[in-house]
Amino acid sequence: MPHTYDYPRAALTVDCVVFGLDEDDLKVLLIQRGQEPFAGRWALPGGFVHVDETIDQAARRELQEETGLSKVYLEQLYTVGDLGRDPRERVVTVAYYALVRLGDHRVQAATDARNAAWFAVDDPPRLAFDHDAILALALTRLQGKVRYQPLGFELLPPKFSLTRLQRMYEIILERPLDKRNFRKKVLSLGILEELDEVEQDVAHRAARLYRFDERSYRQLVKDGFNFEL
Amino acid sequence: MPHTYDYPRAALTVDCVVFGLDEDDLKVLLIQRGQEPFAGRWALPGGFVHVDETIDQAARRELQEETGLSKVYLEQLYTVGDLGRDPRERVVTVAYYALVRLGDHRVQAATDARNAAWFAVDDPPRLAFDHDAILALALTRLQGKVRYQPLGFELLPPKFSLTRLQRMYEIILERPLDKRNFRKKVLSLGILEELDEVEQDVAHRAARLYRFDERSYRQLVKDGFNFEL
DNA sequence: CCAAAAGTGTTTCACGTACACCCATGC
DNA sequence: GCATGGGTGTACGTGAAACACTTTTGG
Repeated sequence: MPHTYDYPRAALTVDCVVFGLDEDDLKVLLIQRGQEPFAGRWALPGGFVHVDETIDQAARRELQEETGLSKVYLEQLYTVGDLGRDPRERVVTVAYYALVRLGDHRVQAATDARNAAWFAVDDPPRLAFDHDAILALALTRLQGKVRYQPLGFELLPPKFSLTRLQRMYEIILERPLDKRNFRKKVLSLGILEELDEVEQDVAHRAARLYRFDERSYRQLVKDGFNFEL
Repeated sequence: MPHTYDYPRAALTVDCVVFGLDEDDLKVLLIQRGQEPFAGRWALPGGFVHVDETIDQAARRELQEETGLSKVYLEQLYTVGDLGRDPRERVVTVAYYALVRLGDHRVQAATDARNAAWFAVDDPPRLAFDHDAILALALTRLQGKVRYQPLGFELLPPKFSLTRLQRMYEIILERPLDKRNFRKKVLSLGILEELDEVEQDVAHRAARLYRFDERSYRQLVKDGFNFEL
């Protein structure tokens, strides 16, 4: 059933940069396109915004449909609408980025049998459309934001060791951090709850596990603080 | 001439939060709506994105058409697309914020004879649509960004005294700053060029004038720095 | 000469940074 | 007993914060 307007309208889409954390890499989730344009190329998961859903809802729906992911941390990134970014017609896309715990979710093949796979962010394949630029933008944003908001916990399992937490920051920020200073700083913030548990099945001394304490964090935000690493 | 699509499409608009700086207030530029919905209400300048222009271009064009402003600092803020934010139909808007030197530009009545006027940001009138929320978001963003990027210079005339610069930060951040510490900090950054000029026509000792040195600033950015106040 | 704002240094304290060794555990 | 990572404290330097008086100019 056709829909008619007085002036031509751009198509509106969402695209999601989904970050996941590996033992030693930051990864991004890509899907392989089945159709033209860019058939066979890898691309960010995404799709059209329906007229009866918000943009956030569209992003979550597409993520669910194309990758099986739900209940992830999701944040709007930027809206790009350069002419010619889609060879077919004028398409404006609202880009999002998402953070997921790699272990939690088994990535499913997409609904229409397209491939989905994780790639290291520093060595991605050539992407469709202007998705390289969007990925780069998302990475910059993550690196910036992780320094003053505790986003990173979304990438870790609920219980984690301080070493794992430190590794996460080192991977995202792409620079080594001092172990003692890191612990001093992160513990002094008082947003970690020390658990009576340690790592299991490790071939060395087991590390104590911690949990992110959202309640203390909210308190901290109210009072004003500095999360810099 | 009508345009037809298989699925209904949202209308795409831009809205601009234009900030200007007064002697003692941060102001925002609003236009009074001539038509329904919200006829007579004040609103952010903005309008439809044409299918053959980028979103940035649309924002600049609307600013020019509705307020006569051109060549201003302009940055994308956020994209909002809640259902029902426009009572007529589904409208997604890409919000921008702009910084202008109040003295430079005489605000013109808009093309279609609507009113345009400056309002203090802390005491704006009731706005049309969800423009209050967009204004609040823009203000938060400005307050955040001004602390690590020298955005503020866009609000001042090319030549300014240190006191004026300090007043600007105090107005935006809504807190007093220490005069000596402020001068020490801002001069130590080395991004101000000291001029051989002083204020004119003041009823007291004339202050020395400075100019923002973009070249040094770019250098500083490369090396990594901290602009915090 | 008075009013008004310009301009200027020092001390204190908190925090970031650099740095090395012993401990617990599994194999 | 050895390999592997876990866990801990101190000294130093930089930068933020607090703080008050003299100078210049116009009226």
